[in-house]
Amino acid sequence: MRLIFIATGDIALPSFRYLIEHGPRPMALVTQPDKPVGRHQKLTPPAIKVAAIEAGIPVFQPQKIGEALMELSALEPELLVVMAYGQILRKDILNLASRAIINLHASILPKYRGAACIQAAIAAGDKESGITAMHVVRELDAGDMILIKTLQLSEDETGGSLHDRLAMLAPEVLAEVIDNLADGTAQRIPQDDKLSSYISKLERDDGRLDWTQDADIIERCIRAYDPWPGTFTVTIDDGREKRLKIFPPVQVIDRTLAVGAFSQSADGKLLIGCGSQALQIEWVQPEGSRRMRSEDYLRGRKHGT
RNA sequence: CGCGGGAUGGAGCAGCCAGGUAGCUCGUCAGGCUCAUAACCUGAAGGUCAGAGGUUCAAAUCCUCUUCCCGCAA
Repeated sequence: MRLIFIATGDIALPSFRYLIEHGPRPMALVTQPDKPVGRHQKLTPPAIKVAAIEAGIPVFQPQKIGEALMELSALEPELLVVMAYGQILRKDILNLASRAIINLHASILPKYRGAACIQAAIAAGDKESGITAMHVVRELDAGDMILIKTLQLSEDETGGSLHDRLAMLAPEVLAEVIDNLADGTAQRIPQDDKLSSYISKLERDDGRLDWTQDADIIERCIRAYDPWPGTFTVTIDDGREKRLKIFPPVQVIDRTLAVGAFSQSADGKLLIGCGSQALQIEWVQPEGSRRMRSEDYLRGRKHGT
């Protein structure tokens, strides 16, 4: 099968590697251009690009995917596989492959269409998530579904752990879908738009915690947003606003405190009041400092306050 | 050179602006109290104040440079 892989995010890495090892070997990788990353704005390639180069697979990094249309077309692909690419595909790309263009999506569609689907499942308190393979249509993540594989979420699931587990699940889905497409047994299940929901991309500031919410909702949010975009609250030090990052795990405590108020547990840990109940926090990271235990954070803080 | 915060005994911090032999809350160790304790009391050890240079009678504190850590941004 003549296949082109279109992906940027790390979640696609195991699937890409699977194809390299077991075939059909991708003829090319289309990925986003290298971008400035980190504190020093160092230009960094996506990890999947590095994997492609190591495997000797040609890489295309168009600013907009339409710019690579001619080259991709010349490869005469039968199948395009898209996963976490990060760009909307133009309609002429949708028609590029002779057999199909499919997308692997990290949710049980039609729930959680869009970018932050992994975080959404945890934040909502869902018991399961999964990988959906579907045909790509113009409307985002709305195409007919081919196959879904699911997995159960654990009590301490984080965005990072679920991301990794779904990444490992994806090759199974991909392999089966490719087989089914090849022998004509692929299903085509329309999505019920009435059940669909759309989750937009997360920004760093989306990680600012709203303490008026109930403790269990905030707890899920802290897990869902770890490690990206992370969660934080704002404190006032020396009259300046400073971020205080908060990491999982956090524990819901049956205790009433003023919303957003800091307190201390019997063993010295940080407690913060929520809309209902409170959260006990183990790990924090003040702006400008490194990650530390909440007891340690409070110890030093007695000076200023 | 994108913007900004930071480096002080094992941990987290104060002291720096207005230079004058290092402090707080813990931890560690020893002893005491106690049926007992993560509790309480007493005492002790532990710091070239990131490094280098400069100013000064005197530098954690002022000036310059270097290294490392971190937040924003991407």
